[in-house]
Amino acid sequence: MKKKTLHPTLSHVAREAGVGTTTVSRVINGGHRVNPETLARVRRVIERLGYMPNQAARTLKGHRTKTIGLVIPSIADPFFSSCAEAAQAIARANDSLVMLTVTSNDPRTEMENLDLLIRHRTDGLLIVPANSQSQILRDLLERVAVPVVAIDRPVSDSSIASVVCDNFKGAITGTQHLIDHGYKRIVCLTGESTLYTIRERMRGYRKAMEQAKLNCIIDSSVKDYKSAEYAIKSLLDGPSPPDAIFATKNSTTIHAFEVLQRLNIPVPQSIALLGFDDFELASTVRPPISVIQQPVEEIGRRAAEILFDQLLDERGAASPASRHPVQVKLQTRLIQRASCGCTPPTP
Amino acid sequence: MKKKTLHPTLSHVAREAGVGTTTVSRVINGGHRVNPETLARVRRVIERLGYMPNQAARTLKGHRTKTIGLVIPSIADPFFSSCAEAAQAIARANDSLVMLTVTSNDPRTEMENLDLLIRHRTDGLLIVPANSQSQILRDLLERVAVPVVAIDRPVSDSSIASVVCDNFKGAITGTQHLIDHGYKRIVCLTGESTLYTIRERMRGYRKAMEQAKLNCIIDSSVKDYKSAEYAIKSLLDGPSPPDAIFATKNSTTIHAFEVLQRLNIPVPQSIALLGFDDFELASTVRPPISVIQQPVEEIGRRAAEILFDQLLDERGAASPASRHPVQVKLQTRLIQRASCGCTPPTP
DNA sequence: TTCTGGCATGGAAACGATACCACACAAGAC
DNA sequence: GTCTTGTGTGGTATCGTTTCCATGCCAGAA
Repeated sequence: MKKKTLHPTLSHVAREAGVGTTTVSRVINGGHRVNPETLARVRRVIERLGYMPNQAARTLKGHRTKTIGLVIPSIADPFFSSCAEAAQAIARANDSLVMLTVTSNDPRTEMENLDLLIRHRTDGLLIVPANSQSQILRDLLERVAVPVVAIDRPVSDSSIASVVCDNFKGAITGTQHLIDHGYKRIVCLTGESTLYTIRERMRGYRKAMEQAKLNCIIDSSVKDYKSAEYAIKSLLDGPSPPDAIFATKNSTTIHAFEVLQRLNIPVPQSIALLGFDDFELASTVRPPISVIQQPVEEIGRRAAEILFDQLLDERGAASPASRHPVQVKLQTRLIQRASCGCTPPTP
Repeated sequence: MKKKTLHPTLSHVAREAGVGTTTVSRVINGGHRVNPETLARVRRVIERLGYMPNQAARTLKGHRTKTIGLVIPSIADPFFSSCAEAAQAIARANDSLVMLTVTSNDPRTEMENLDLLIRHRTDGLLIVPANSQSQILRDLLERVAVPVVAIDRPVSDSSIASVVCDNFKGAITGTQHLIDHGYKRIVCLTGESTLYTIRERMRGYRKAMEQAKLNCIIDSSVKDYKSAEYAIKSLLDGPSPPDAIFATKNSTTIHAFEVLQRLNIPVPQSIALLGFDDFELASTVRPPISVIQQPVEEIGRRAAEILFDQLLDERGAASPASRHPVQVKLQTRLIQRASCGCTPPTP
């Protein structure tokens, strides 16, 4: 096999072009203060040799790495993959690369990932904290000399910037909508209760129910199809079966829907359904499922924008305004489809 | 605001511990040939200072970057996000980070991304080529001293390793299945015809149709709901309306299904539907949609494994066996649900 | 005693880029 | 004529690691 050419260095170019390294450096950084002829000559040599600057060397010399770290629970989840896509776009617009790591919501994995990213000296960090309350995480992020923006879940009691949804208000809106439809026995279905987002949504549900003087019914055992089936069957066979379901997340909504469908329970006639977080086929399925929609793409975008803002005025004198950390709370939107009892016009 | 502590360096640790830099270096690299007492002392200092090695410096000194580049068309697409997730897992198992870039299938963006990644000197590259036939891409990849594995689409006429699906055979299986059901006028719906995967699937469709002495009907105008509606309406209003649809990709399948549903055309009674590539809710919609399933996660995993194999025996003497590039072709699987006319047992 | 060899350790030269400083030279101001 | 000013250029220290080589030391062999 032919030996592949190793990467030529700046000195190679310099020697080949008969100039000093300084000049070559100037050429690749815009070519200011370089004689036009020299410039052209050096450029030609660069082209011929296929020279590409070594980022590691640049980084070492004190410049930035031109990378940001992204720490998310999962890529397969459409919510996070949309965030990631948006963040990546902003990074690229800022001439930076994204180092992607996934945590599966495991704090240990999260710490390992952060450790790796810090060793790589990413210029900034975008993180969906596995545990919003983790003392260790908070300490690490406060200690390390790297700008951080938390996504989807804040890092509590910390001065870390964050971009999250108003889960509380969203859940109120959703629950209230079911109440407005006249449902009295609304059950809140969930599979988690440690995650910040889920807790906020449950809090919103409770708030709306209490305001309407209705009893809260919460089942947090729904983790997959099996457990959803068991939960729903038990509920329906109980003394006072629910007439509506508020599902606190995507997968819960889908599992609940599958169960109702398999059991041939008409939605919304026998039981209504409203989920938190929209998904691609929510409008295709019969009946179309009403949801509280989050501005998914905007979350990722805003977070990345804030991060790069921080990076920018970290260079110069930080403007006093941006001194205390940004805490963005984005609003959700109720999408009325049929599963809640609405009869939306077919678009 | 309190000034955040900058990163301490190896020399800081050395000074603080009263040893030479060499010793500290040995400690952080396993601590062999270091006096146990010294080892403990240095470790304590490292802990106290929160020292973390600077990857840029390590890289510069000739070691690898401990990163691989991932170049994919999109993250939001579940197919690619699953690939990415699998690849990321393998990378992490090899103590490496993934630099994520997305191309939107645009060759220009692809070249820009590759350029950036090469500047960062990623140890290897995982790429879903936007254009399998691009001469420029082939040249770049062959020239650059970086191991590359192509995913989902091979780089034609090149010695680049690849992991792809047997799209051709998969499409034959799917089409043949429709033929076996007795459908005669099977239309192939697609929205692309430049992508390698789609072309292969169309080729498979044609092959199966020709073997059965049936006429090929191909409509490659389906890009969104609107165009799908137009295409299907035209087809149905035509002189000999189709009795089955073979959709060449995920989004096409979904759009076709939505149109049929909106038009109240019973599936599979009036027209059958079979898609290429599975998706989460395919079994939840009514009727459940039959598909040709790809081993999504395996594609990403295998590709990453092959890449790290290459990285490994690049260090030592490359074994003659692995000399010529690996070309893996993974088999697809027909999932019989109801939309093709099958009556699968409800699991 | 002197030599050999293994251990624990440190000095200093790389790696590839940047940037401070210096220098040479030309053109105009006085 | 000297003094400034600006332009084009290069030498070289530097960033934080690794690694080659050298050193000092002690145990056991000769």
